[in-house]
Amino acid sequence: MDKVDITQVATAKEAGYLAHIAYDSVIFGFDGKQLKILISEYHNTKLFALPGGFVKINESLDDAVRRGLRERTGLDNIYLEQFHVFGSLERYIPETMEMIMKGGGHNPVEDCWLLDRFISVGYYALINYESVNPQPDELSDSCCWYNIDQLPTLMQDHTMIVAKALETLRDNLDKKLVGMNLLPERFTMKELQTVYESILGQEIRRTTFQRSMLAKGILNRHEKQFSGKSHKAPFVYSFKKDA
Amino acid sequence: MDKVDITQVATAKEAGYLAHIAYDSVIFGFDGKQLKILISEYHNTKLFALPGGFVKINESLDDAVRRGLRERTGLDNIYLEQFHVFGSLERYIPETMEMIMKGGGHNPVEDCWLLDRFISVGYYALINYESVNPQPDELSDSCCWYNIDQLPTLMQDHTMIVAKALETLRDNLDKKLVGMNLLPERFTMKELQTVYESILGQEIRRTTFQRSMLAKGILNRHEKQFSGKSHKAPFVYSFKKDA
DNA sequence: CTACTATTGTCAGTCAATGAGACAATAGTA
DNA sequence: TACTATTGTCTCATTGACTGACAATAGTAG
Repeated sequence: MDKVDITQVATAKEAGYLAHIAYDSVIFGFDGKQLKILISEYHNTKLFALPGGFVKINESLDDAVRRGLRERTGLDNIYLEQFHVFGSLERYIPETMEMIMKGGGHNPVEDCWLLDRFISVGYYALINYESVNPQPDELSDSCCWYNIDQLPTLMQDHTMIVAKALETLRDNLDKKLVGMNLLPERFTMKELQTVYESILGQEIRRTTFQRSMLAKGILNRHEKQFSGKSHKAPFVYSFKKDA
Repeated sequence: MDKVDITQVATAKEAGYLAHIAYDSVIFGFDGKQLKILISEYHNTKLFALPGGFVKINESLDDAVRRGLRERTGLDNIYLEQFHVFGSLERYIPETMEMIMKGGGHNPVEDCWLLDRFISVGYYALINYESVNPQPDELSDSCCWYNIDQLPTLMQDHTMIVAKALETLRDNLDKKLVGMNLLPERFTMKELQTVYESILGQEIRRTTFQRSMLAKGILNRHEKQFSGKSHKAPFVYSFKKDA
């Protein structure tokens, strides 16, 4: 893709990017049981990080994030939302950045723009877990799903970024149709409830949840599905198209 | 303050700022009747804009915004909140920036960093209208209060920025104690209600509002105040310190 | 075929919050 | 002293959420 090695030029302009601006993405998925996010591990560093990237000179911020998500997940049309900008001085740790580049076999030029201070825009994405086979980027060994409550220790302020993303997701839970983006086309009420519970981090009363979701009028009910379990089969639902 | 004329250097670094990053602040005030925001008018251009600025190389993003607010209002400890980042390509209009600089009597050097593309972080602030005498910056003729529903035509995407700020303020209205920051130390229930009404843009039932505010248990009630009007005098309230 | 278990869909009773109107209290005015 | 505008509070109705109960049912064990 990139013809220049971005570690071998001094200025962002030469690399084709805007200086000082990055994004970090918290990519949420749901495997039917638990809420997960995608975490990258850099080569030879034991550093875990959120998938992130930079903004090209002729690209909008949103497009830059969508490009990164496409590279990481193969998906287009992802549900994406900005939630916070991280601009403190504490997050400026050029040593870490240098370690990552060297771990990846790159020896950055003197005064390399990647060692400058960055202000990072946090985005969160909601994707359908089943439809993705995560791909690491050039500097990473892996890009894998981790349960939201069993994350490895993340570099820099990335733990705080995840916390803020989750907080925003919670606040938006009843405003936006979060379930639509995290679940497959068809799902049971129990699955929908589990999505809500894992985002909120607390149990929800079954009857109340069922009643309130149905009252919203945003669900289509379909034929029952026989799960093979020895009890009453649940209805299957999908979100209405115009919701 | 600044020893260099920031229009006379090519790079942001020489000027002491981070390239490509700016902020715009939507500063809300309440005069007892209506919600207002501060708008600057640039010299000789008829351009109206939100007060904004840049981030110094050794300054956090939040501190940069606080510095700008202090210069504009004289206040410290302002209630401040980030609400969105504006990073589209459409907002990159170097001609406008050049017009502003020339209107202010500055002829920018070739390839001046101020003519580059900027990504802007939107902040909103809530301040006590009475305690402020707004000060224009070097490039501006004026910095004045405008009623939220009678704004002049703003440059670039600033109208959208205001709309987004107001939307966020509405969403946060019951989560955060908005009234505390927009009202003087002591106020009547009617004034508090008017704050809520002007933010929401709709009328609120008086009795319901009064009951629900009192039920929150965040208000101290003080002696009545004689307004000079020919009707029952209202109680005066203040917010509890620990709220 | 029958009894049993786990889960689902629904409903009735209760409780809390809000919507809506009524009414007494009162500071100044005529 | 009568009147007006506004305020503080109350009651009743409505809405919605919380809670427990109960019938329905797909498979399992006997």
